Amino acid sequence: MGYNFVETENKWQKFWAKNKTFKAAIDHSKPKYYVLDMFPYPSGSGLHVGHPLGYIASDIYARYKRLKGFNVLHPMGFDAYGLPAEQYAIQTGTHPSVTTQKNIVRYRKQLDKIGFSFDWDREVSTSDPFYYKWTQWTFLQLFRSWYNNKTNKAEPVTGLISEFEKNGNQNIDAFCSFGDEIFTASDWITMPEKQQQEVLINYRMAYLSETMVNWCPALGTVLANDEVKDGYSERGGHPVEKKMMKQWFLRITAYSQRLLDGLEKLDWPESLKEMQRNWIGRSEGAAVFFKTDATGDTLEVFTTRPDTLFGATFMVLAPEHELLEKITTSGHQKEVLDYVSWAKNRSERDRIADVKNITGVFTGAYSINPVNDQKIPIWVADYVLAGYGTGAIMAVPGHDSRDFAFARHFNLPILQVVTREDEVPEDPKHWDDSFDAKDGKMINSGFINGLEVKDAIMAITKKLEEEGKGFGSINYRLRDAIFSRQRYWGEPFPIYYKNGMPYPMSESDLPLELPEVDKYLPTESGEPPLARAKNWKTKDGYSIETNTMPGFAGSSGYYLRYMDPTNDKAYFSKEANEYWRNVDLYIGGDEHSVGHLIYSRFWNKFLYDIGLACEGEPFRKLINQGKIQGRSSFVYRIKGTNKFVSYNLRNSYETARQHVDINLVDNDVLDIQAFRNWQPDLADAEFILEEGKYVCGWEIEKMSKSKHNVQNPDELIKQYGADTLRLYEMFLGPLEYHKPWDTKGIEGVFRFIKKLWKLYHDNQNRFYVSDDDPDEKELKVIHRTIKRVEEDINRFSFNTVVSTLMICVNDLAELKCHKRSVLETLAVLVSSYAPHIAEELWQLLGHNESITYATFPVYNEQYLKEDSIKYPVSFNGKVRFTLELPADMTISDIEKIVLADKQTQKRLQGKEPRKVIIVPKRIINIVV
RNA sequence: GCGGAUGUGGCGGAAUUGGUAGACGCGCUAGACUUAGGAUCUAGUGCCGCAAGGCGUGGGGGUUCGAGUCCCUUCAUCCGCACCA
Repeated sequence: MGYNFVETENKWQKFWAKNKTFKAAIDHSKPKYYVLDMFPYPSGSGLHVGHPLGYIASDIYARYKRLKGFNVLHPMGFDAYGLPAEQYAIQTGTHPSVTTQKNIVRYRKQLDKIGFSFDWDREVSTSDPFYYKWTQWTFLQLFRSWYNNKTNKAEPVTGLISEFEKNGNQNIDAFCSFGDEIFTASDWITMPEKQQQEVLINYRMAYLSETMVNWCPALGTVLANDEVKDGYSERGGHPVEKKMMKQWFLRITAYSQRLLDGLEKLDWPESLKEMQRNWIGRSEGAAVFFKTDATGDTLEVFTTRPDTLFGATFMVLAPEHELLEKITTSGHQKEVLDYVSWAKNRSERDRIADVKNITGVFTGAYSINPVNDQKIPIWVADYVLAGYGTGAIMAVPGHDSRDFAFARHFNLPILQVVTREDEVPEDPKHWDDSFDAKDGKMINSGFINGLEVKDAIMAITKKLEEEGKGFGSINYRLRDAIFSRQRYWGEPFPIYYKNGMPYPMSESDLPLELPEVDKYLPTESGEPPLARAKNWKTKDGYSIETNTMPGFAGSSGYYLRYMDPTNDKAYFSKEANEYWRNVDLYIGGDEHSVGHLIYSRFWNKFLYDIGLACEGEPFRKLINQGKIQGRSSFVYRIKGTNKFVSYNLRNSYETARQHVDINLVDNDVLDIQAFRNWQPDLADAEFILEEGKYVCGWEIEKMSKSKHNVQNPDELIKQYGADTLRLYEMFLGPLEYHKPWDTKGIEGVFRFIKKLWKLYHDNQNRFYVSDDDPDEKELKVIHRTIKRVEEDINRFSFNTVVSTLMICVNDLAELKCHKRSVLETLAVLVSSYAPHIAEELWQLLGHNESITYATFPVYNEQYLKEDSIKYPVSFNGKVRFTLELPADMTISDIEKIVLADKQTQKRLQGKEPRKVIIVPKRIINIVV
């Protein structure tokens, strides 16, 4: 019989591995192209058809670029640290590295079967000490760096120290978690070492700080917000409490503006860039100082609307605000304390669900509005967030809807200070809502009366600055990244403690390998698992940090390591970095839109600052591949029986819908015998059929084991081959779309592969090509195909390439074309999509080299010329008939012929056309 | 609530700058060859209609000789953020 895909695919996969066909090496004679996939976490359940979608697309593009003469870097590796392996270790005692290694081997096998052109010599694995040495190394550089606002980059702390020794910190403008304490050189020099370290840690790019975390005592660990449901852990359902804890942070906020600006030049989906912009959350406004009436403290607020300062009728502090306790008057102490403890104990969920519920308490204190010396009351309310801005606001109820609601609820004064064009100001008492829009003129606002909002903002900011009562300010929502986890399975920190202060270990001590522990659980006293390790101390006996790094540590710089993965002297060589530079095409899921993609950009910018990375952005073009959804099948059990009713009859009964394994269903018809064998309790199941069949219902859902709708690639490859799988995954639709998996459609692509094979063979399946020159029709078919394939690949429209290739094969089959030159071209066009069959055909055509490094054909416009055009003739825009005319006919000749045509005459019925529009080579439209 | 995306046959989707809507494939219908087929081949297949013809890209409106494509408006679904000062 025809094409033997099993044998052929095996043969070429072996060939590629043996000959290292896809090995990439620096070659200055060729332009480079770096194609990267987001590397996978090797989970225990292996790959399903959704996982390789992006890898197939990137592989096609990588292979295409090789054909176009590029030196392509296309590596793959494993994001090998992760919770599931640790969880499994806790349950079974199996070391996570054992589990992870096993899963990696399985993944590798599955990936190899799909025929990817990865350079496996560059494989990295984040949990491999040879790799994580550089993750730890980068952390050390972060620890030893500070952010200089004057040069707008990260610099070595050593430079900072010598400046302290000379001039103290008065000339330093740093991005730091330090107040405005000024010290002199002699202050610095006389400081005890411990105190110096306490000062320095506030400047470091990697620093320790207290923060409120979700602490789960039962699990002995800190949980992310999404791991907490209703105040209980999602896993295990243990109670979770808020707790202050020391954590490592990375000073990503120093890069807020650069991370924002960098987006402009990136070829990323607009929606993704927008998500990052929102995440960074830049807002322009002003910081304004309010002095408290009684205690004289300064309360700093951030506002985007300094123009409305005259309309500020009260202030609100977050329950966590540090001055709250101090300013609260004795008469209000109890009330405020009660409110604060209530607010602090509210779970995340309560706060979100309770949006409509307005709460707050008066502190008894007053502050002075800096522009008009008005005394305004200070309240505490949890609608003001501690983590945003300064945790305090000036409330302008006339022009902010939340302040408005609050003022209404507590009967606080509302003052209008902005008025719309043509509006007669009326007492805000009668308003239904505040007027938040940023257009209009100022009223009731002293020296800025009559100004437009925009001008008023500038004027008042200037005045505040002159009088030292505030300054123009930009605020970001982005927060520093918490970088420590109380887990076992992660990179250890190369940090030890002396006198309670953290010190960096030396580079020569790296990698600091994960120690063995007796159990993968926290200690009885709630310390992280690493505290169980014996002798977790430096040579000098100092204890080593017991936290480990989070998942994003290892994935933040892996694309750089791929450039030079075997280097044991450096993260990567300058030569490799300057050749490969950054990723030209990055493909992965949109679940990493704000996490991985923002941390990576930060990591890269830091390495750029310290002179390591030569590009400011890691990923030039990015595509989010869509998810492949499952298509679940359902049967309908009549309640309380073991009887199942077919889909269209189900409404006559009380039924319960249940998932059925998609392997038992063909074209929505249930295989009743297989169903009975599926589970023991179904052995005696009865059925109510329609037209002799049991028809199943279906729905598009997430692909998951529990829904019995998982499609495994291995089975499909066994049945149809990898080439067919690759083509079909692309044929499913645009790469970016979410689309349901439908196994039925794969048959069409399988037929295409068989038809392709037949073009190169006679009826007896003997290889057959002729050396005759192709005729005009054959040339037209193949050149049209070259053109379309190239255009579509260049706009990453992988699905339309498949249909173009199908059309080409159909056309050539109809022409009974066996001409060598045409078929050689076709093999190259097909090779990036279906590499195995293409290699085989290429070899049959007499080539000894792999088709990988063939040359992508160039189409010749001359063969595409049409002698005549079939013009659609429309009347008032509706097409009525077509008319075949010579391609080079002039407009006036076309008009004459069209108007003389019998069918036109019939349509016009003797009337004169109002207008005749002729678009050469496109359309004729007659307006009647 | 804010931000983003998507709506085209029974299904996945095509239509690159406004120019024959539904390419390609699945499914379906009929037929051929077969002992048989879930193999292969041929023809058909947007909807309504016997036909002539009419209607069709979520709905409504507009610009245009001509709109899936441009503008306004509205609805639905999905995703992200969610008291952000």
